[in-house]
Amino acid sequence: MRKRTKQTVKLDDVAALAGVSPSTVSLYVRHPHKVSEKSGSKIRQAIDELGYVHNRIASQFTGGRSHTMAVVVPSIANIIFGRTLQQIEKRISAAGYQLQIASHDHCLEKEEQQIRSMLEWSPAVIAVTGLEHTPNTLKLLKSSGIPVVQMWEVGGDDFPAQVGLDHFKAGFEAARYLYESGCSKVAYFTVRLKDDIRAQKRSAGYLEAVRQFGEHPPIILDMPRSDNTFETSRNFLTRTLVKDRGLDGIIASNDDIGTAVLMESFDKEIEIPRQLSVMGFGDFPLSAHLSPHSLSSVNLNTDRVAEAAAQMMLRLSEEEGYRGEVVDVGYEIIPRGSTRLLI
Amino acid sequence: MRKRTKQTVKLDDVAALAGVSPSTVSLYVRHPHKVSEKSGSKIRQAIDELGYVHNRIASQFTGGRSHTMAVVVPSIANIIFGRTLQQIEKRISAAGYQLQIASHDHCLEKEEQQIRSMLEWSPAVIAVTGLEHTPNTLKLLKSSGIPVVQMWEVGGDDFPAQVGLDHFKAGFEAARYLYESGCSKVAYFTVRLKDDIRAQKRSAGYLEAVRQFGEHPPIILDMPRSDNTFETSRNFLTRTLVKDRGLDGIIASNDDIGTAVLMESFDKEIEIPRQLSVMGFGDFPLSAHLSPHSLSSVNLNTDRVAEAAAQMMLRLSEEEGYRGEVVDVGYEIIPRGSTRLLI
DNA sequence: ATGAAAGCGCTAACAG
DNA sequence: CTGTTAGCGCTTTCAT
Repeated sequence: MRKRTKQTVKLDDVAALAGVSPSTVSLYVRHPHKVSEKSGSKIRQAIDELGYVHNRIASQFTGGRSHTMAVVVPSIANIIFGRTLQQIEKRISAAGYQLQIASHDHCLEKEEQQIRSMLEWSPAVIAVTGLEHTPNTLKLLKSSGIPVVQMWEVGGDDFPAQVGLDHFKAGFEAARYLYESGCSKVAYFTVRLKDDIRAQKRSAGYLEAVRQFGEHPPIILDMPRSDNTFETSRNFLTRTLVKDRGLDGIIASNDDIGTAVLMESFDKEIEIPRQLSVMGFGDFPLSAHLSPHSLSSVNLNTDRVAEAAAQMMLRLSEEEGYRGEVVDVGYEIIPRGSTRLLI
Repeated sequence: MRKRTKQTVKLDDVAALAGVSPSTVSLYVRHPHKVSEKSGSKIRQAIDELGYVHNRIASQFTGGRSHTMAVVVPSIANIIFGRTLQQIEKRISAAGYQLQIASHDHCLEKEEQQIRSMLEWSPAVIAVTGLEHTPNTLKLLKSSGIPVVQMWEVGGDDFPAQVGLDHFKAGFEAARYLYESGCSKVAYFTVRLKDDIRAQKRSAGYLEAVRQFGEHPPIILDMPRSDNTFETSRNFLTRTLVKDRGLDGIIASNDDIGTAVLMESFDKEIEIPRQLSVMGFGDFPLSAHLSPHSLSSVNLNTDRVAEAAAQMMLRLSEEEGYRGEVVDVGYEIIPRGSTRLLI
C-alpha cells in the first residue's frame, strides 16, 4: 500500500481563501443551504479554484456518521444477485451512500471473514444473504450494533429486518405443480447442493412433495461445480434419463439449468412438455422467450427483494428507533410451454 | 444518518488490559509478527476478551494508506461486468482491500458524479470503464493523483494503465466474417446505441465492413431500452425482415440479442444459417449450448480483462513507481452453428 | 522490541 | 449565520 501524499488542499485552505472560518466551510460542504448566499458563493469559488475534494475519511472519522453501506452476497456474477446489487446501488448512491460489496461463494467461513472486514469500516448498514451463518458471524453482527438486513429468505429470529421468501415452500409447490399437471416421476436438478443453502431448502421442499405425491423414490441430481452450468446440465440430463427410466418431470434449481435441459431435450428429440416437463427457479429474463418451448419457472421476485432491501437499509440508517421488518415477497409459479396445464 | 454510538472498545483499552502501550497494539494489529510472542499473546487475549474491532476509518485517516479500491461500471447486472466485478472482488479482497462499486448506466454525467464520490474516499486505485469521459471526469482523475485503470477498451493516451480491446476492429471483423461466409446483406442489431459507446464502436466497425464488402446500404437497428432485451429483439427481427428483404446476416451487439434472434428465427421457420446467419458479441455462457443452433460469437476475453485489471490495480497500489501498462486482450471470432463456414 | 508524544483533517458543541 | 475550541482513534517518528 503506497502512502498517499498528504492531502494538498484541505478545508482550512478553502476557508482561508474564502475568508471564512473552517467550520463554515464544513457546514457548507454538508448543508450548502445552511450557509448564507454570500459566504456560500465565496466558498464555492474557493473550492473550484483550489480543486478541493472533501475528505470523507476524515469526515466520517470525526463525525461518527457513516456514509457507506455494505452488502455481502455469495456471488456478484450470478444474475439474481447482480440485479439485486444493481438496484440497491442505484437507490443508496442516490441517497449519498457509497456501496461496498463482498462475496464468499457460498462459503460461510469466508463470509465470516468478509463480514468482519466490512464491520471494520463501520458501515451505516450491512446486508447479508440468507439465514444461516457461522455462530461467530452472528455474534459479530450482534455486537457491532450495526443494523443488518437479511436478504433472500424469511424466518428465524436472528434478523428483525429481512426480505425474502420461503424456499422450502417454493420447492414444494413447484414439484406439486408438476405432479398435478400429470407427471409421475419428477427429479430435482441442482448444482453444488452442499454449498447452496437456498437450493437445499428448495430441494427439501421437493422431497416433501415426492413423499406426498410421488410414487417413486426421490431423485436429486447434484451436479459438481463447473465453469459452465449449461454444459454440465446438458450432459447430466441424458445420463439421468438413461438411468431413471420413466422420468417425466424435472425441477431445475435455477433457470439456467432449466434452459440447458430444454436445449438438450431438443437435440435428443424429447417431446416437451408431454414426455418431459421442466420447471425452473428464478424466472430469468430469457425464460419467457425461449423457443420452441418457453421455460416454466418460479418467480422469486428479485425486484421486490432489491427494492424492499434498499428501502429498509435507508430507513435503518436514517430513522432513529426503526428496527426493520419482515417482508415476505412470496413467489409465483409461472406456467409456460415447458409444463403441461393443470388438469 | 444516525450517529454511531462512540466506539466502545478502542485500541487503548486493549493496550491497558494487555499491559502494553497503544503503539505496540497498533503494531500487532497490522504486523503481528513484528511483536514479541509474549506481548503478542497478551494482546491477542485482550482483543478477544474485549471484542475489539480494528477501526479502519481511524486507521486510514491517520496512516494515510488506503485499503479500498473503487470500480465504476455502466451496470452491475450486466453479465459481462458482473463477471469482471466478481473476479476483481475476489482478487483484491484476498489482498486485504475492500471493494467499492458504483454504476452509471452509460450516463457520463452520472459517471462524473460517481467518480467524484469515489475520490472523496481516496481509494488506493480506481478502475473505470471505457475511454470516453466528461472533461471534468478526466480532470478530477488526473488531479486526484490516484492511479486509474481503464477497462474494456484500449487506445488514446489518457490512461497509462488500460486493459481491453479494439471494439471497432471486433465489429469490423465480425461483419467481414459474415460477408466472407456468403452473406450478401448484413444488418447490425443493438440496444440503446446512443448511450453505449463500445456498441457504437462495434457498429462503426460494421459500417466500415459494409462499405468494403457489402453491396447494400448499412442497416443499423437501434432498439429502445426495455426491461427485457430478449422480448424487444424478437419483436424487431420480424419487422426488420419484412422491411429489409434479402437480409441474410445479423450482427448482434451482444449475445442476448443474438440468442433472441435465434429464438425468433425458430418460431418463424427461418433457416439458420443458410437463410440467416447470426453473430453475437461477448460469447455468453449459454451461446455455445443453444439448440438447435449454437450462437457464433466474438469472444471479448472477459476473464483476461478481469484478471489483468485486478493485477494492475494491486500493483498500482503497492508498487512504488509502477504506472501501469496497456494490455490488449484481443478478441476471437468463434464460429458456431448460427453462421456458415468460411468459404 | 516497545513507549511517549504529536498530530492527521474534520466536526460538534457552544458562544457570539 | 458564523467562529472558537476541543477532540475523534489511530499511526508515526524518535527515543529507549
